Amino acid sequence: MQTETTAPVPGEGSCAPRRGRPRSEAAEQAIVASVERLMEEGSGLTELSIERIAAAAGVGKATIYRRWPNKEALLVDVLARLEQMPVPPHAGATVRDSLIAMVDDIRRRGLAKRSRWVLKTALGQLDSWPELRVLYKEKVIKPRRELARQIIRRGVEEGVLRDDLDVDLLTEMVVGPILIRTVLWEDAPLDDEGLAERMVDAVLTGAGVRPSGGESH
Amino acid sequence: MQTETTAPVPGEGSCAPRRGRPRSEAAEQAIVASVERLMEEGSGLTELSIERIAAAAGVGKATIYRRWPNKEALLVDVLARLEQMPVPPHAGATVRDSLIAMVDDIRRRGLAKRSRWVLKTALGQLDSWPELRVLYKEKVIKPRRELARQIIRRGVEEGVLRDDLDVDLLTEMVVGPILIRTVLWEDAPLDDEGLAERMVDAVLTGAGVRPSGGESH
Amino acid sequence: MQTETTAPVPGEGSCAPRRGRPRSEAAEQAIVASVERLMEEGSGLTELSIERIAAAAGVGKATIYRRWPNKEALLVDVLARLEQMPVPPHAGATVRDSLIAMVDDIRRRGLAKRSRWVLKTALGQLDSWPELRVLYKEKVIKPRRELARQIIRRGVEEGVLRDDLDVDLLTEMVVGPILIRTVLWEDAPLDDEGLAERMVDAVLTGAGVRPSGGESH
Amino acid sequence: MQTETTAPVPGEGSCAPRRGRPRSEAAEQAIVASVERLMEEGSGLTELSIERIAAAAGVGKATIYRRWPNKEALLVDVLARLEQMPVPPHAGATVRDSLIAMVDDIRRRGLAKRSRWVLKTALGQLDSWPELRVLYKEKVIKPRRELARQIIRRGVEEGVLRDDLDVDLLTEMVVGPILIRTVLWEDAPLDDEGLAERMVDAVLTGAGVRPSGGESH
DNA sequence: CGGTAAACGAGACGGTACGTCGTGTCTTGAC
DNA sequence: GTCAAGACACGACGTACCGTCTCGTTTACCG
Repeated sequence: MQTETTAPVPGEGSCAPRRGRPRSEAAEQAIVASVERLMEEGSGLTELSIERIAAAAGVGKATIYRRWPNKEALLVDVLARLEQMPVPPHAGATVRDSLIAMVDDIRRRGLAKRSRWVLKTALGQLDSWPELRVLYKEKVIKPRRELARQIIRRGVEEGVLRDDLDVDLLTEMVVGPILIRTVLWEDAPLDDEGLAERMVDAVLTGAGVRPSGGESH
Repeated sequence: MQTETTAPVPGEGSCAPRRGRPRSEAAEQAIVASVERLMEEGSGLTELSIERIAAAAGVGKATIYRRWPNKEALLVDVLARLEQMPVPPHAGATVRDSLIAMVDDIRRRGLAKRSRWVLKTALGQLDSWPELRVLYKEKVIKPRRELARQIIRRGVEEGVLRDDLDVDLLTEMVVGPILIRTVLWEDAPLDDEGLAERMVDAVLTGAGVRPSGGESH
Repeated sequence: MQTETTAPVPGEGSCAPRRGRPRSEAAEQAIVASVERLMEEGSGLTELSIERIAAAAGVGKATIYRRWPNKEALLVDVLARLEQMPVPPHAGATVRDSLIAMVDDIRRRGLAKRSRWVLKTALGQLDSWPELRVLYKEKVIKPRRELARQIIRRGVEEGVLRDDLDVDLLTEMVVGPILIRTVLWEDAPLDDEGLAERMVDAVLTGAGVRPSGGESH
Repeated sequence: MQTETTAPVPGEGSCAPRRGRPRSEAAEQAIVASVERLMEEGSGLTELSIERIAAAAGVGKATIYRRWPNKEALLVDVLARLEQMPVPPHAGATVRDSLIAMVDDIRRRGLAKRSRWVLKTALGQLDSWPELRVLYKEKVIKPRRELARQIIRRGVEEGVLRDDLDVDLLTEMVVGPILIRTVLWEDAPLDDEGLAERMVDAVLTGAGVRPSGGESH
């Protein structure tokens, strides 16, 4: 921890002139990097101890506790910044393209070990860990859902998506399959480039056979 | 822990005459009951400590470790017996009814706190906890998937479901939406009796509007 | 810590049947021995950390905290058992012999590093550390003082010691010089076998010249 | 810490023109005053932390470390200036008066909490804290002892004190009792104005009864 | 019916991590 | 160049839990 430059409080706007020695941005990055590395190495929640993180980052425990009130908050912060939404609101020209882009973004995230760790570990703690629940909802679920909502609403307006279902149900139909494959069915491959497209098409068309020809069933 | 009767090792066939005092079945039930109760009270994996479980069950720690090698094994066992498949293979006459029955079974389980705990907590530990992964796959995922596979195969044979998609994708389309609502979108209600039916119909029909003029079904 | 035998709570009479695994006497001895060894090696109060003691004794920290509520209590206990009064109440036939025995006991203790550590460190904490003060007074000062009081009272009764001074002042006159040499004047030798005798005689006779011959000064 | 005037380094002659902002004398005084106040409030060595001192003095920690290399040096410095010898070498006309003055000086110091803190805390650290030992010996013990030595030597020359005992033993006989009362026997009162006189007389006369018939003095 | 073997509750054992606090050093902007 | 403020690496504090190990007691079976 030699070169140290100014860094404000993690997720806080500059509130005051910040007297005293500023917090080391290098320390912060080292901490986050250590957490991510340990996640990638397959550590569970227990193995991800503050002492291990501090040792791996070459940082004192107090430097971590100065920024985050406890282990949970640190992990929440790390996963929040991993799960930010860098997807442009409408990545595609058509609604179908937008949906494919969204699904494919989830798929690509699922390929990264860190992100899968986040998704799965966070999920398991949502009940017993209210802060994580709030933050996860605010930072991960909400923007994602908002994006889905926008796309779907556009799709409904354009007459591409059904208007007799509420938006939540539509969202679940689009997002559910890929998330299930990410989280639950680990054998199922995620490295299939065309997966998102096939999935979206299947969801748009439906699982039932089309009444092609004229009559259904 | 007054009345104690004979009880064999949890998942083990009677191998020997079992000399000495037999294991207390009451102790075993008390342990499992305590775990379930603590789950319902919203304890996370950390709060579910062996010491807490033993104290709540009025049982010595050794009595737990005599039955299960570690905390994980105990939880896995409790999970497994919560998630057994009591669903009749084909609960409905038609394929649609069978799908609705399956989805509704998941929905009803999601209403129970214990089951949601299992689903979510287990999910979060699948990576870092290999025993749980194996057992969960074997005891929960596999039978459920097998059931879905049977129904879907029948649906494909009967011409009710598309045959141009692989079974996994079809399964995800059916199961994904309800699971997502169970695990992730806690605000979304699960106590809607008609939810499973609407979901299955929506998935069968698809999210997109039917291109051809006219009504379906 | 292989061989473990029963040991009751340190300074407590057997109050109850003591359920559960009894405390390891070996652990207790190892802890006390480690403290004494660290004292002899010249550690100060800061160097005498619980973590160091536990490591040196091959013992977990909890094993220490199970017996003593904090570091101070442990040290108090160790010093108390170092400073116990093994001196027979009247080690000598005459009052002078008893006094010499008492003073020589203090001298011999002062030769031991541990005891000097105790005396000096304890002294320095008597003000700010009420528990130590109470215990030290009760276990060290009081019996010692009581012994001195007995001897002196006998001396006064036998007409060997002055009766126009209160007992405390007389005690101080006898005990003060040797304690000062022990605690404060480290250059002054304590390994002089005849020191106690000379001291007692000097104190009995007084620092002033005797009015030998008949007239004084 | 408002008014700040020039102050040289504590125990250092002005060596250079001292460029830059001069050190605040007020800060120095505030530090020393805080230490003394904390001593009086009964803080032990542990409670006397640099952070507490700095906070109490309204001063940054660096301001302390700029003047003293560590906590020990600071305390030694404060101790030394508390224990300076303001006693005139021969406060009395006769040897007895000088001894009484010396003893009474110790008694009066013992009444002050700070001084007793010094005496007792310093005592406890002499072994494990070499700097304190050297300084304490040099600044406190040595001058005091030198004074005692002078008085006693005069007493021996004048035939008032015994000449068959070495000076150290005589010093211990005079100084021991009052120090013991100061340090060890806290119940014993120190606010007795005539205590020093009675003590000196007792020590001069001796604890034993005079064998010859008649009165002394 | 008495012996024996194992399970029982309780709880101590050596470890590891927690979150807090103090040390002595370093680094800001202000004076 | 000093000031107040406070972050830094380090390490001890006292607590909680892990999985193992005794204790003394209880409860079956077997000879």
